[in-house]
Amino acid sequence: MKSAEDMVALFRQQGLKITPQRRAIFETLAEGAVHPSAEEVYRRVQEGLPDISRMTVYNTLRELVALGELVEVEDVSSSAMRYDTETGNHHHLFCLGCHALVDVDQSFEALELPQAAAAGYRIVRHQVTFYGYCPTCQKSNPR
Amino acid sequence: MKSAEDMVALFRQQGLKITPQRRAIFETLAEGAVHPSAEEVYRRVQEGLPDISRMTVYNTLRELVALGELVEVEDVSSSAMRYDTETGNHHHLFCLGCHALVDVDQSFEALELPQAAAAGYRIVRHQVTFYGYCPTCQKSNPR
DNA sequence: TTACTAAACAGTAACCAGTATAAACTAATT
DNA sequence: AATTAGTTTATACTGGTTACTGTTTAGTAA
Ligand SMILES: [Mn+2]
Ligand SMILES: [Mn+2]
Ligand SMILES: [Zn+2]
Ligand SMILES: [Zn+2]
Repeated sequence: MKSAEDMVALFRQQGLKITPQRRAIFETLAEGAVHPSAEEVYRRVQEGLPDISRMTVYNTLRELVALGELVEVEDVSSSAMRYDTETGNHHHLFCLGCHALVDVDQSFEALELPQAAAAGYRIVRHQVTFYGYCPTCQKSNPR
Repeated sequence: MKSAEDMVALFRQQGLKITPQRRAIFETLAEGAVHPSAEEVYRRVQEGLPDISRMTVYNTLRELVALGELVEVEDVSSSAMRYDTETGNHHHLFCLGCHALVDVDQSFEALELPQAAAAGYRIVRHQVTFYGYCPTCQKSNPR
């Protein structure tokens, strides 16, 4: 993910204003967890800016998605959207026990979909998710 | 997906009761849409059983997931869970415009994750999702 | 058959993530 | 310093889902 300063520059260049709230959100994202939910970002930003509104967090995250600086990642069975600060193509490992979501740095060649199988879709990107159990969850619930 | 009768048998074998509501849900799933939401299942079942409770639909879908007869599939940006009646390993094509979700019958070899990349996870399954625009959405919003 | 009981059902309230709205505020420009 | 468009905040609201509770029913066994 880009640095907080890069995002400040990007927002400025887009004609968007730089507020203390946005700066705090940028900083939280730049140092923060890999796949936070909006609520997690909110809580972390709140530590330094206790009066920030949840709305501001949601709005700013949405701006960042629109600008391509964040990617939405869905999380089966936890109903909250997560935001991925890693916008490059990469894949995920999801723990069915504790819902941990970690990056996989493994690129899979030959993931092109043959014309015939693409059903006329224009494909923008693809995402591989591996579902399983993390070491901790294997221990606590062995099978 | 298995037939409604198979699911009746499965429920019975699990000591679960067979009610007209459950039977109707099984039948709806067996003939029905490929990746319905709970609400869609509810509406279709309602046609034959107007007084069924939404709760019964949710509960039965949850049972079916627990028994491995349905798989939850998340739908970026539409907040409703979808249920996949196809429990075998297969992949998806998702339209970012209209949220259509269709199956891809293409198996990708070499999607094993090397031990080193798996971070100690015991992997159960994996899922490739291709994001793009369906033919209709390409026409209405060409780019 | 009827009687029994655990399971399932329906209806409602509550919950949660996220969105809409509108008034108050402020960053950036002049 | 004044202006103003963009931003923030508080609040209300929505849609999907779950919790709760009293009522009904499937399955079983007298
Ligand atoms: Mn990631
Ligand atoms: Mn499918
Ligand atoms: Zn885990
Ligand atoms: Zn489409």
